[in-house]
Amino acid sequence: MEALLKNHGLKVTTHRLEILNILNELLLNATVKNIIDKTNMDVSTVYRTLKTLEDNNIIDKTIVNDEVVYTIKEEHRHYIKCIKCNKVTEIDECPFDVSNNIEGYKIVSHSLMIDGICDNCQK
Amino acid sequence: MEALLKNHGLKVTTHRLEILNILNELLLNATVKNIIDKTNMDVSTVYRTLKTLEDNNIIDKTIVNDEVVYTIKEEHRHYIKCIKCNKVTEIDECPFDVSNNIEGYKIVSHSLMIDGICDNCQK
DNA sequence: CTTTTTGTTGCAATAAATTTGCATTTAGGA
DNA sequence: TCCTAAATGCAAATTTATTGCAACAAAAAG
Repeated sequence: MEALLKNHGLKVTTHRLEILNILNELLLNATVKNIIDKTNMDVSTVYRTLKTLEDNNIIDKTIVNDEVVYTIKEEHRHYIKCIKCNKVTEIDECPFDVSNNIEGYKIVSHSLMIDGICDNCQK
Repeated sequence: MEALLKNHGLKVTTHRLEILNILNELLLNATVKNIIDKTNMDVSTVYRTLKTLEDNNIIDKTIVNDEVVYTIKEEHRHYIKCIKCNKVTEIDECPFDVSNNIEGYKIVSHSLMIDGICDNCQK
């Protein structure tokens, strides 16, 4: 975690490490609300820290279950969501053709959200 | 648009059609703020309408340029974002291996966000 | 190790975004 | 056309997010 911050030229502070650890723990449940509940630091610090981490491409802001969620950026993230029960699950395999190039870009990472219907809801 | 609503068992109202048309027009710029600016309907109606459309899987909530954006659900959506200048562009080709199946799910649609560095920022 | 510089944090106040209750109106079926 | 359930506007309440500034902490400089 410390390296993450240093690599991006950010000061290593207790609060930044704390936020990163909380994200790591909450995973797909890391809404602002849940983050604030987990810590004693001031709300404004939570917002400012998230913004800093986001601006420095250390964390990602995504929508999970119609809520804004913060996650630590990783090479791959793949989720599938059942459009009936709205449950989101992380999937292991990467169904993305990594060999594919996008004109005009050097690809760094990607994330994928798949909509489907789970076995349970197909009944 | 009208069919979209009917197919989902929703009443066809002027405001719902208006919101859908606005989304169609604003595309990746359809933040709540921009939607509100485009219309005369009450703010609460905007929120309620978006929620209804979202709950009925007619529209999607996603993050574009670190902002929450609403889009009409379509089979595919693929974006690439430059992590330097943060510009988001829609891409045409689908780099997703459609033949791939996910255990326990029937795939309906998917969206992909690719992070990369654009030619301009590579210099 | 101490000093200096620069950036971070808490606090309180503000501002902005979102939700709610209720009276009124509208869509769509009877 | 009438009736009923659902949608809407309005005003108020609530929740979320932002800001300025003084105190504080981290990293760099001496």
